[in-house]
Amino acid sequence: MKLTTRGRYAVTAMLDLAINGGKRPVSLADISGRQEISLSYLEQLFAKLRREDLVTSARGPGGGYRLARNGAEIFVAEIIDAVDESVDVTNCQGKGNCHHGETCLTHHLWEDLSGQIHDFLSQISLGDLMEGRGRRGSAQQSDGVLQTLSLR
Amino acid sequence: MKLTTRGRYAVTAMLDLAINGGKRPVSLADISGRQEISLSYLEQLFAKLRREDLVTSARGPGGGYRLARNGAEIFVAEIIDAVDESVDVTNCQGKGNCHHGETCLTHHLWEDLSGQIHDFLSQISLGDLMEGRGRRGSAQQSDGVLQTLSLR
DNA sequence: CGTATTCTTGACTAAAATAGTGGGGAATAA
DNA sequence: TTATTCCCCACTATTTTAGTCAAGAATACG
Repeated sequence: MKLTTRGRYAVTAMLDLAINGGKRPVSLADISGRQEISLSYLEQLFAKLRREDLVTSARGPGGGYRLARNGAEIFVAEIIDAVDESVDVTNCQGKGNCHHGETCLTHHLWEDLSGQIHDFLSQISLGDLMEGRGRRGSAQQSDGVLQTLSLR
Repeated sequence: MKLTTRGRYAVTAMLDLAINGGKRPVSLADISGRQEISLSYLEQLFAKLRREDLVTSARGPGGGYRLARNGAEIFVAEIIDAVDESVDVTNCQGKGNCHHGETCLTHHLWEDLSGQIHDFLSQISLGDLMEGRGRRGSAQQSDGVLQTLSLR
């Protein structure tokens, strides 16, 4: 798992799909317009989301994408995993400089942290995000302390 | 706060300093040798660490860097904040496309997550990392599930 | 004093990842 | 048949990260 803005895009797009997708599928052009994400970039993301069976597609006029499951059963961690497929192996492993002990120590730290993040994001579904809408009110007030943090 | 490999480097280097720095300061050349991080890159990192008063420096032969405080009082989050000074403002704020509601929703998610990560890393000191040394045994066995996660 | 060592600083380059473009094609509803 | 939409591939641009280089200042030590 990796956390980048790509993952943010994917979650935003999926949430858009959850909100705006009723009976009819939602076209990427619509999402692109609403979320201001480039269409071709969305296409790349949705190709991955489809491969992971998070969405289904329908071609032709009136076509587009639907969630493959109920929003309550699609978790943020899955979405991020789908688009950010990381083949990364930790530095330590690759270089084999663990024999000092130090490097592995920090690795343990990152592993713990990664686990926490994954757990956190595995508990939050698109459904949760939809319900939570408005919980914070509108944009203006959201520039508190948390805003100073930015995750990539 | 941002999580990149740069932060990993910084934490690793600081941990090296905590472990190998007794009475005498530790030179960057030493750290570079042990941790296989380029000397000039370390110089850049330590310039920032010094600005944030996490380390003190001594020039000349036998010089180098020391922790500015006891390792038990230096927390991982501080180190990462020092080197990854993020001026980032979230997409939403900058572009003002929050009026749909959706964008801000995901922001809330990222903010929560960022808070959790920050809390987690604010609780772990260099001292903790030192004590934890060996907790996991040597490198070979650390390729379990957690290894599949990689944080940037 | 002189010299090697080490930090200090700034500008520059290289490599990688991210974000975005463009074009050709296939399916399909109307 | 045609417009719409997904599908897929290769390419480019931008940004970030990582690393290099060079000149200089402080200082311990002989």
